[in-house]
Amino acid sequence: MRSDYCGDLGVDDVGRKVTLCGWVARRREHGASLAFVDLRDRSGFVQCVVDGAADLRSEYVVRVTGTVRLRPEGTENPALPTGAVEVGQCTVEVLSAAEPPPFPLSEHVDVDENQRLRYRYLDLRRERLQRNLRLRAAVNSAVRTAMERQGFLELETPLLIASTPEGARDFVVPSRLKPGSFYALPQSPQLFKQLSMVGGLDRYYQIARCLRDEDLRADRQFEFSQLDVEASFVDAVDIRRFVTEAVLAAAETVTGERPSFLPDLTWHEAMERFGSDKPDVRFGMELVELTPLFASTTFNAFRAPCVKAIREPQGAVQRSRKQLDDLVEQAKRWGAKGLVWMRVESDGTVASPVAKFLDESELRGIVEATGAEAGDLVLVVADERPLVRHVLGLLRLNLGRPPVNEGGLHFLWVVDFPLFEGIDPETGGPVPAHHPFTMPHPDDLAGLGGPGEPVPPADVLLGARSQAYDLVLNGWELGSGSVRIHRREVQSRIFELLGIGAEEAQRKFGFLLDAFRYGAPPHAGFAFGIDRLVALLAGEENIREVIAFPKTQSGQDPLTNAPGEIDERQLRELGLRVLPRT
RNA sequence: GGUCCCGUGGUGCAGUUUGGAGUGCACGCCGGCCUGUCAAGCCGGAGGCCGCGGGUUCAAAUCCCGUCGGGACCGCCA
Repeated sequence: MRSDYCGDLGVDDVGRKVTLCGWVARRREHGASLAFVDLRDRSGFVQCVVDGAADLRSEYVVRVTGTVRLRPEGTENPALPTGAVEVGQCTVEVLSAAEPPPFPLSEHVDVDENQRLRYRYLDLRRERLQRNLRLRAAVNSAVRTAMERQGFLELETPLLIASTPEGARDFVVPSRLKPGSFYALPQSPQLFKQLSMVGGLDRYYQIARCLRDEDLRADRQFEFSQLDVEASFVDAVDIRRFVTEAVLAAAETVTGERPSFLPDLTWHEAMERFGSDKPDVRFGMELVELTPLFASTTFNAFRAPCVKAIREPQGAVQRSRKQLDDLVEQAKRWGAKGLVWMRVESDGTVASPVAKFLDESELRGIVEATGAEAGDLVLVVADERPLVRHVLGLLRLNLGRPPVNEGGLHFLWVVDFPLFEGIDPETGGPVPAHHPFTMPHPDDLAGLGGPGEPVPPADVLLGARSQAYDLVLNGWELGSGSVRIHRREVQSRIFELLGIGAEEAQRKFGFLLDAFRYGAPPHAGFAFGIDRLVALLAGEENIREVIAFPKTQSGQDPLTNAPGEIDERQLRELGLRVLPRT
């Protein structure tokens, strides 16, 4: 039906008779005897010259047969890859007429996203999605090749699985053959990939679809794809090397060069310097420690377990009093008791609503510690340490974060995550920071004690590190992984500390624990989000731009109108009844 | 669960602060002209429940309340 793709034609094809198929992207008619038609297919555009009248409208699907020729001198279009040539003496066959599209398909117009999703099949014709989806396919291919080169075996794992209570909210699927019972869709293939290690597959990978019923964001959809990896007889360093190789291979196919990784950051250092476990290191404005400076201050608001500040260069010049007040309100919404702003004046003095409560050495100390100069804005938060980091970390991003496509690619590993992220106020037991199969850091293992021993004090528990690690790119968490526990006494102790009794452990994870009785190799793994990686490589702020058919923030699909009701018969078959809306 | 922004011919916007006739811009669409254009050009034309509902007012796109839809974020996402 077709001899060539439009965008592939060039001066080498001059003189060839070609047959092209595609959509009428633009047409420029010059009376009844000459018309230019830009024909579009997946590869791009080429100009077709039609002598004589032709009733060709936007987005008509046509087949064009003609001869490739050089454009007359002076009429070349350098903006078009095929702009040196054109297809002349065209005969045009209309394969399919088209109504005018509901929005322009040219790149020059930003279209409301709801419209784009309602007519996604038209949006897909546009250059942006064509480019992004091609890029995505290239990334998938590069990742697969990299993993296979490193000896990994692709394995498919089930979509209909048993629900496990921890973690994100499950999507569930009712069982017809066993009414009243439900499958869950996988939040990740976690348990299966560990089972595959017990099964001796040694090195497993999969580009796996994962589903989590949690609120959507710019970087989160219900369903997403991740490169899922697990390997036996390896340590954390090995795993990070495997994954590093995969993301560098992906970046290289897109940018043509392999970006360098930044040095590893410990979780603690990331939190202290950036107020985030996924630091965006493309800009400064790091958190500055002020706690010692106010150890014996008379200013009550700064008599806190932690006082930290960030400095925005020239922030005081750019921001009005109202904007500063808005920052204070925002900080409060994020949970801070307050936010103190300070302006460094041209004479070096500090202007602030609280300046009168601070003495000379304290003010000078803030300026010195932050390195503030005239025109700079300093924002101080005093509170419990986790809250201070959190609020200043968010403020830092809000004030200083560059657009996603600026500043290059800054990959880094965050290591030494805490084993527990807090103490549950109700049970008094620790809350796991990762899943309960995460191996503690070897240096902290002894401090946790063994099965049956007393529970260590809270500071020992909260100080314990795990062998968990995150991959971060430009402030986005690409993924995380860990060394898994393969020793039964360690696993028993962790369950014990988490308040999971033997019976409960057996009920929730029995099949994995059983498997571990029969010879579990030491193993470790990782998973990173393909959607996020592709978005960042494509320079997109939003993963919907790299997904062919995404959902809106409220989880709807305006194209298919999912989710929808199902009919009574289906419900009955499944043994379900829908409760009236409250 | 919460905070904030947006909703005006098919598309993208201005108008909303300070209420006064659906007033405007660009693109698209329809018709005409046009033999080297390329986001073609020129002339003419059609096209509006200002998301929806209620309220205030002599009068509402504009003010108030509610609701629906979209987006950003906090919580949530082991």
